[in-house]
Order: sequence, then structure tokens, then C-alpha cells
Amino acid sequence: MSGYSIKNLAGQFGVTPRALRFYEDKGLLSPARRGQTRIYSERDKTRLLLTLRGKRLGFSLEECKEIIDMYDPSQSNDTRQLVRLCQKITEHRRALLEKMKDVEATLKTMDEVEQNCLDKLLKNVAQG
Amino acid sequence: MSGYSIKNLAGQFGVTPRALRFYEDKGLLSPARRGQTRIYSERDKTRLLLTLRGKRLGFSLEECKEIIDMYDPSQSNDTRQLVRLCQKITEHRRALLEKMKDVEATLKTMDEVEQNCLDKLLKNVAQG
DNA sequence: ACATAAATTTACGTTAACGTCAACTTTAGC
DNA sequence: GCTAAAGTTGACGTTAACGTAAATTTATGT
Repeated sequence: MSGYSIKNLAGQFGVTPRALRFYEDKGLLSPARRGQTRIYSERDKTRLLLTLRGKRLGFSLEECKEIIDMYDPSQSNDTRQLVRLCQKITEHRRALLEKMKDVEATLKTMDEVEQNCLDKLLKNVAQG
Repeated sequence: MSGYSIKNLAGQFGVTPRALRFYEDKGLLSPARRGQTRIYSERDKTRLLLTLRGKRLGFSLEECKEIIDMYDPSQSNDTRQLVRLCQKITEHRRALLEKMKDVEATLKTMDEVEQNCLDKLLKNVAQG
């Protein structure tokens, strides 16, 4: 009785069932099955959240998978793999900090345009 | 003598000439012409910068155009249009602040994973 | 002037990320 | 037990954002 149906989970995130099946095909989700029917767990729900978050930031599904697979608690204990993981994290962090800068730069320009716009409006009120 | 050739400008931003022609087709750039040949101005260069910045943040070229056209100094003085512009800015700012939150959330999760990873590495060193 | 490098248009090809049937099976409420 | 709703697997369609190749014109260095 536990877990979400495909329609339910899709509904929660405002996407279609087709999208969930597609994400599964790409290895982002791996729901259990009751017969043929998919049943999504909390883990699937979390992975879906992270997938959509990644998408909003402009990552491809493939990149999302890489990132999310890192996060997943199925990490090994092998020293080499752990070091490799740390490297990957550092790399991804760089990309994210770049995005952060892009956001900030865009917001700043936006503020300037708004200020200019408000100035013009004030003039219109005074004159017109 | 002033202005950039298509190859030069493309090279400066690490994209192909084809991309610049494509952006022009979509109304993002409108370079001058010497005969048939395109010549890109500083304005074009700025618009290209903003286009690529928008792309990195996951905006479509159409969304980029909307945003960039707002920024452009060819704004009218009509009160209605200025008010409309302010509304658009507010709307876009909301989207950007959302992205910002997504970035922060991802960075936070990343830090946690890294910490967990470093802990495991320490144990490995201690144990051998 | 002439070869070479760069630019142009036209047009078809490609990849990602789903949308949209169709045809069929399964599940759930009454 | 039966019907309607929900789910499943193909398989083909679509849009965005270019890539790529061909055929032709235009600059440029010597």
C-alpha cells in the first residue's frame, strides 16, 4: 500500500507520466513493480526532485544523472573511488558557482533597467 | 575597419559562426553588412554575451530574446509600455531568484556529500 | 592577377526531451 | 462480474538548437 502511482508522483511535480517513464529509461529513476505496474518510493521521489532541480539549472538529463548518482547513498568505501568522487564534487561545484555568478550578473543588470524605467515613469507623471 | 568578423566574434566566445547566424535568424543579433558580409558591433557583442549567459542558466533562446530586448536601450517612453516592462522585470526576477535557490540547495547537498566522503577517507587512512 | 582563405545561402541531418497516438492489459469501485 | 479508469509497451511525431555538406561569392596576401 506504500509508494506512489505514476500519475500521483507525476502530479505532485507537475510533469507527465510519460516524463517519468522517460527518466526511467535514462536511468534516473528505477521504481519497483507490482506486476507490470510501477510503484515509486521516497528515494524515487527524491531523485525526481533533484532531476527537475537540475533541469531548471540547465543541466541535461545525463548531467543530472551523474550528479544525482554521486549523491546517492550507495557509495563504495574504496579509497580510489572516494577520491574520484571528491574530484567530481569539486568540478561540479565550480560549474554551480559559475551559474551563481551568471544569476547575480543578470539580477544586477535587471535592477539597473528597472531603475531607469522607474525614472522615466516619474518624468511622465511630472510632465504628462 | 571597426567591428568583428563572424569568425572572430565566434572565436571570442567559443562558439561557431553557424551559431551566430542561427541567433541572428532568431532575432537575437542583427549585425551590419558590408556587402553580403556580416560585421558585428559592440552592441552585438554584448547581446551575444547575454545570450550565452542566459543559455547557461537554462533559458531558451526565445526567453533570452525577451530578456535581452528588455535590457536594450531602445526603450520607448510610453507610460503603458514602461509599466509593462516593470511587470516583466518583476516576473523574470522571480524566476532568477528561484534558480538562485536551486543553486544554493544543490551546493548544500554537495557539501554534505563531500563531508561524508572525507569522513570515509579518514577512516580508510586510520584503518589501512 | 591569382590562389587561398573566409564568407554566404540553401538545405538536409542530428540529438535531447519528451508528446501523442494505438492497441492492449490490469486494477478498482460498485 | 463488469465497466471505467489507470497502467503498459511500442512506435512514430515534434521542437529547439545547432551541425554539416555543397555550391557559390568575396576578400586578401603576394
